[in-house]
Amino acid sequence: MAHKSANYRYLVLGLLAQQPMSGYDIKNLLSNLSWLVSSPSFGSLYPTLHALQRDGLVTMTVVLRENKPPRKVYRITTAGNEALRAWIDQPVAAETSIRTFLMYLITAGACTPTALLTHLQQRRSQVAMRHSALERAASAQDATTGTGQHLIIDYALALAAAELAWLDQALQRLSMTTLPAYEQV
Amino acid sequence: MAHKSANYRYLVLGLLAQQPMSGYDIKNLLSNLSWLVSSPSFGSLYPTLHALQRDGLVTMTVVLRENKPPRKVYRITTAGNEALRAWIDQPVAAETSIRTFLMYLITAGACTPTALLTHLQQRRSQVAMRHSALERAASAQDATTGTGQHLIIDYALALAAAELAWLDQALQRLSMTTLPAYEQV
DNA sequence: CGTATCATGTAACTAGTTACATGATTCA
DNA sequence: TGAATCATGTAACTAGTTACATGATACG
Repeated sequence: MAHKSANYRYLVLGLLAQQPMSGYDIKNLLSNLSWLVSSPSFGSLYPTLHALQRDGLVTMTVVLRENKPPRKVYRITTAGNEALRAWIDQPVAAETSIRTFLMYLITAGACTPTALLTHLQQRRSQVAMRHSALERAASAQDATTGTGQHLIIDYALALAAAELAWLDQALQRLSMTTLPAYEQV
Repeated sequence: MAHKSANYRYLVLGLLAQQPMSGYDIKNLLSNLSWLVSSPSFGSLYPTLHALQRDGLVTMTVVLRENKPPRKVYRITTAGNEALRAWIDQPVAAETSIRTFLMYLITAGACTPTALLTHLQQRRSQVAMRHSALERAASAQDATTGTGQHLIIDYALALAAAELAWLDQALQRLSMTTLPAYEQV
């Protein structure tokens, strides 16, 4: 089943796959991205970390520091990496939101370049479809179309176009580093 | 307090402010935008409509049709419009997500052109700040920066740039229709 | 005759927020 | 002394999903 559920569990696990962090660190990091992915409150972040630890996907060590409160640093385990990989390897759903795609990008460091390439290619074809669907919707507009409807289509079209351009650029760079054989011909 | 909560209540109310619809209609409409705003399941959509009706913000009429199951068409009440207006008129929070902004655009048809103009201007200044913050983050990257981190910053930067361009264009068009006085000088 | 679309709904569960509580340190 | 940042946590609540149930009509 293609993943739709975008819970914080895997987002947190993906961040810990890149480097060990405390709950407070994670919160700060995600706050900077709050306009793209809504960031969790402490009230859900700490319990999430406890659950990951309980399930053996992360371990915790208390780090004592002078003149500052102690921090609980979490790091991913082998089982955690496996669980993350299994989640990542699921196929991309057609309705994948920006939010879910961003979660994927965050965890991208934890997967192989080939897997990343495949994922971005799948994403590209989906965004392209949405883009053309929006273009059709835009040209189908008439006098009865409300201001809201018009603005949304226009806005969505602009974002889709920008993402397409970004994906093309990213794919080009990635294919160069992943498959350098082509350059040597 | 600037709004952060992006619950479906006001999204649904905003859609009904534009035209009367059934729950099924709303679901279809939002499914087309599922990659931007995650669309509600029926399990939350129908209870939301019941709650809105209970609170007197919408009314419901059963429409019988031949050869098709009856539909329950909801339409916004005066109290509903007032509640929506009150929600819309809240100041734009600094961390407003794409999701919340989109909800605003959807309900934009229900507010005055001046209010829309002000809102878009506020949004523009915020996106501009995020954009420059991201540019700083991008130039601060070094060899230790993970692939995930790099991709996210790059992606976010592309989206922010696209939104800025869109906002400038939208603001220009809007100021022409809202304040035609300038053209007559 | 089975499957797809239209159309509504409820119940059990999960995930998340809000609001609170703690306690140290630093800065004005 | 009072506020701000660092750092963790819990309890009560709200919002949401998943999975089910219903029943008609249309299509092949």
